[in-house]
Amino acid sequence: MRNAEFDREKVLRSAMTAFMDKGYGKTSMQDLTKATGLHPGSIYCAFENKRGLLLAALEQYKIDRTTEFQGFFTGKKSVLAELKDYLDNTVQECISCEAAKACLLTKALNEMAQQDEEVQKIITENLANWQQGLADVFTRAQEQGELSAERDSQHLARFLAMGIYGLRTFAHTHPQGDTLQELADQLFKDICA
Amino acid sequence: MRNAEFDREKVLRSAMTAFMDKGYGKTSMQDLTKATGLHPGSIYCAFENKRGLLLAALEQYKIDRTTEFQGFFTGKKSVLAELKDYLDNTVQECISCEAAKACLLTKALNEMAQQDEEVQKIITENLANWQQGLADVFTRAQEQGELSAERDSQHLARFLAMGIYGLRTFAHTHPQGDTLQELADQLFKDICA
DNA sequence: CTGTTTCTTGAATGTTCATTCAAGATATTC
DNA sequence: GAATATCTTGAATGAACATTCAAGAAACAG
Repeated sequence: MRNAEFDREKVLRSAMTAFMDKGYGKTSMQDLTKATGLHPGSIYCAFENKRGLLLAALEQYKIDRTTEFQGFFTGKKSVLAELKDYLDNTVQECISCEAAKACLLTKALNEMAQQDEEVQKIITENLANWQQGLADVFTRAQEQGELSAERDSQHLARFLAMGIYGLRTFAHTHPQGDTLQELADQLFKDICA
Repeated sequence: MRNAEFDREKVLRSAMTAFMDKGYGKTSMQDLTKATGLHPGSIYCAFENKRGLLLAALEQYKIDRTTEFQGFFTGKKSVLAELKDYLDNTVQECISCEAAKACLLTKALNEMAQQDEEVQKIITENLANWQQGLADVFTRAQEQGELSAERDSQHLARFLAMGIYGLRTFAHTHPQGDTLQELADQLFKDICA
């Protein structure tokens, strides 16, 4: 027996970055071997093929982002204040991430959704998950009396998700941080007021 | 002497559709010859190369979309009613367009912005143009007394643009028309109320 | 009708790419 | 420490691709 030498999570995170930088199609195997440090044979052995590596990277991305998301909602502040922090963090991500600006999910969704049903399904599930996370946040805010119980938390979550998608696209053409922050503030205000 | 046989606008519109279907990278020259009816040599003669065809298609797209946009604002209804029609039309586009769902601009922006500065610049200019068009609509609405003069039309335009970007991305995961329409209605309400 | 110019055609070219595989390296087992 | 099983290596393979170009077709001028 002999164990694989590479750190699977590290490899997947390098692959994510590579895919976010260039998109799936334009990321060559050579790029991936350079990014991951793995030789082609190892990649094919571990992940079947390039597409398999993408699927594995999406899986890891889901885990990482879910953990990150939950880290924002610890109960140390009011629910809505935590949500505001999360939104501000998203803005900072858009500003700083020279590479991605879109998350892997939306990037891959835009690129491949119409051509790869399985990828489309995985991404849609992940995004639905995230959206449900947002809905839960609104429900909790209502339970804490921070938000009128009249509002529909699912509806609010959809609207916020749409806003964040838009924010990411907007960031591509407007790298200025203050404009993005202004939009995020407006979005938050419209939703929570 | 002898004139070129093909209809340039038709060719460019076919190219647009092809690029929107598969994205720039995955649209092969073979796809383009099939879509446009032109042989490789003709394409290279007329547009220099594949990228040149994209640039020409973007140019035509700009013309077509500007015309279409202006068609919504004729003064036959109140400015805000016309804007609502425009937004509803965008929703319908998202629902029906099996192919695109994103416009060519946002599709190409997501795919190539980080790799091709010239394309990035052209797209950014086009989108800025469109956004200014939206701002002008809000200004006109204010002149007509349909909208409080207190509001900043540029700010409103940015927010609406963000919303529409988000709507298009959202449509990828939620093909159901009613959800999209609901979101668009909410967006319109938040902006104009 | 002839010569000339311009456009069209599509096979050929060279490159890039994902993928394979056989040889070599390394850990584990007994 | 020998045998075995598994992993690593990276050159080789074949397919797909953008691009070129020389030959053919069609329009126009005289």
